[in-house]
Amino acid sequence: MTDRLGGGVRRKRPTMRDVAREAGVALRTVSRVVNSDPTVGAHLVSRVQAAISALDYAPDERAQQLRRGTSGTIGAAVRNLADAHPVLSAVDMASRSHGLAVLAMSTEDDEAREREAVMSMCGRRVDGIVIEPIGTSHDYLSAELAGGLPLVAVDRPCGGVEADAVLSDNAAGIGMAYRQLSVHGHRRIAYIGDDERIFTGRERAAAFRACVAASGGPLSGMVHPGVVTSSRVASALASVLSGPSPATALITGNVATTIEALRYLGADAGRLALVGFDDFTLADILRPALTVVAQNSAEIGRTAIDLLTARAADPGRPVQTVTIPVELIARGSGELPPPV
Amino acid sequence: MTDRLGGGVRRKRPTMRDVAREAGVALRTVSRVVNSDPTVGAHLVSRVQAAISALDYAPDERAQQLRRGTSGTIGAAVRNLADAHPVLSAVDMASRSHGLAVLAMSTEDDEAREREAVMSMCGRRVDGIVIEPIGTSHDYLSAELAGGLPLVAVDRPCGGVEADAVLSDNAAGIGMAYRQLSVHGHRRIAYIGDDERIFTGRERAAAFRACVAASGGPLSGMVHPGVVTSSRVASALASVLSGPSPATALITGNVATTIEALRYLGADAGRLALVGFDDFTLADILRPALTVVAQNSAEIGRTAIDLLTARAADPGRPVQTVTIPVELIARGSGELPPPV
DNA sequence: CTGAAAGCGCTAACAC
DNA sequence: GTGTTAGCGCTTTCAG
Repeated sequence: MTDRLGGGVRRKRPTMRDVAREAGVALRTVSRVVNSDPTVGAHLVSRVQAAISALDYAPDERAQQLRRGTSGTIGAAVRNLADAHPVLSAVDMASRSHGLAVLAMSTEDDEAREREAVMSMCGRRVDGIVIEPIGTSHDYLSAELAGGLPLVAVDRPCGGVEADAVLSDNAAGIGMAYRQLSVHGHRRIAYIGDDERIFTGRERAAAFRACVAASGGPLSGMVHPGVVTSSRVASALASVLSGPSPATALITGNVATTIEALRYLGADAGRLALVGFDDFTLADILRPALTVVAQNSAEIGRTAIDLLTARAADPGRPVQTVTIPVELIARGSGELPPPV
Repeated sequence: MTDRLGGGVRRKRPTMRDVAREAGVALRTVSRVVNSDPTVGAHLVSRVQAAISALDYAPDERAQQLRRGTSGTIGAAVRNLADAHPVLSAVDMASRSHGLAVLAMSTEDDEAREREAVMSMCGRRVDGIVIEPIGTSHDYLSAELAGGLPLVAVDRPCGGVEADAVLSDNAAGIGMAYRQLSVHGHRRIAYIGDDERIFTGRERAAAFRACVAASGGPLSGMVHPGVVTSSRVASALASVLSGPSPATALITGNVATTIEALRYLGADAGRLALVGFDDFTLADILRPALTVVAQNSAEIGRTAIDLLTARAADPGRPVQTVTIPVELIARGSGELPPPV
């Protein structure tokens, strides 16, 4: 049901022509004043400005863009607009400092929606796109990329096309989490995280396996990548905590998993050492407060805009993947000792 | 530093003309095909479509909009893009079902930024604006409103201009919270919330005072509206909990206050009955789990879009304020008994 | 320093 | 059914 707005009568907006007529000058002069061209006589400037405010004139950016050939806008296709989204916020800020507006659209974690959103951005001729990729194949963008559209992926790389990317140092993060737990005496450490079909799920699970291998700890039954649902996390956790030699510590691979794990553990949360990948607002008021590997979202967003502007300035530059360091924030849950 | 993108050479995009030439038809025919006008011969349709995909043509929406006179976009000016924003999400969804795109911009809780964002939306000739007002005066919009711009405020009303609004039932929510605590035996109930200069802060504090008055409870020293900072909430809480007859229960007026209160209480959180205004993602995994008055953000967003479309269809309709019911979600913290 | 004319990419009246 | 012609609101050569 596409019922574009505008059924009712809406007083016509004043156009530049109207202003010109009102001020008794040529169209071109109004344009100059609007764009603060210094080569206009002070006298005319004030007359035009008077006309502008008398008519409440505001230039139509679409027409400006059309004529100028640039939109002054970058698109941000993110997983959703509802959850905390520090990267989007950082992108927004960084863009503003470049004089660019941000057109944010959500992909709802859906491949088709992502494509739709991105295509709509292209239709609006955005000057660049920041994408948090969902789909595994992004070759629907290859034409745009070949045409020089600056595109940068955040959090995960795009699939099937060459594009700049800004990623967190997943391996280092898992390493920090593992080391923290080891240092506090844990030998039997488990991991529950995203499906390995997802880039970050794959990277983090692999890093975890590498840590276990390097430390000579037990691996069997300790790694549980998979879809993040309440029931899947619950059963993984149940399996990890049962048997003759249960895990004494857990690493969760993303916020959703962390939360599901906490939900499952309930009042027993204080009896299992826990380090979560990715920080979230209330992690510090949980009891025990949650130790996390925090991604530097602000830096990710800033870097994304840097890459975007760099590519816009030089479309031929080599494609680049930037890895942003993560940080361990010890708050208590990761420093719990193993039971004696 | 306004350095609009586009420094580098970017291959010119194909235009409708190019498609027409490629397909050997007139411009108008391509336009018809693009807009799926049924009056085009099947033969030509396929020829045009072949040309379109051969050239990777995508219509320029700005030009379409300019010509059509409508943008197919609504603006959403919200406090920020970082925090959870279910209203924005709902606006997004509801808009999509009307075939409208959403241009989301953050106001960063700043009056000047709000104005900037809204003006930029007007410059883009959005078909309507959903705003979470920050400033107290919105008469910079009066010209747009007079011109028929559909505008709807969410969460709080606009100041100084007549505009539709969608608000939560603050008074009822405070009433629910108060009643829940009363029912569980509390007589000395305190309130800490937003500054009364803020609309919701004012409404909720007033409702609280009315509840106390109606129930004949003690009022003096129990109401603490003010700016929500860590220190202000801490000192309010300290004052409320000290003295000969301290409060045994607390109502917090917004999420930020709730969280600061929990931070201050720390391990003692289980000893003070607490009901927070507004739900948040992790309220259920706290211990005790948090009893809240939940606003129906999804309904707020949907209603906002309904009002927007209604006004677009009939600019002369009377201005309307819709109040959305809230709901008490009992999770434990609000059902704690007073100490004996 | 200012103004007339062309045209950005597209759609909407009209002819054919 | 299809092509021609205007023009949306603006910027921008290029003359005055």
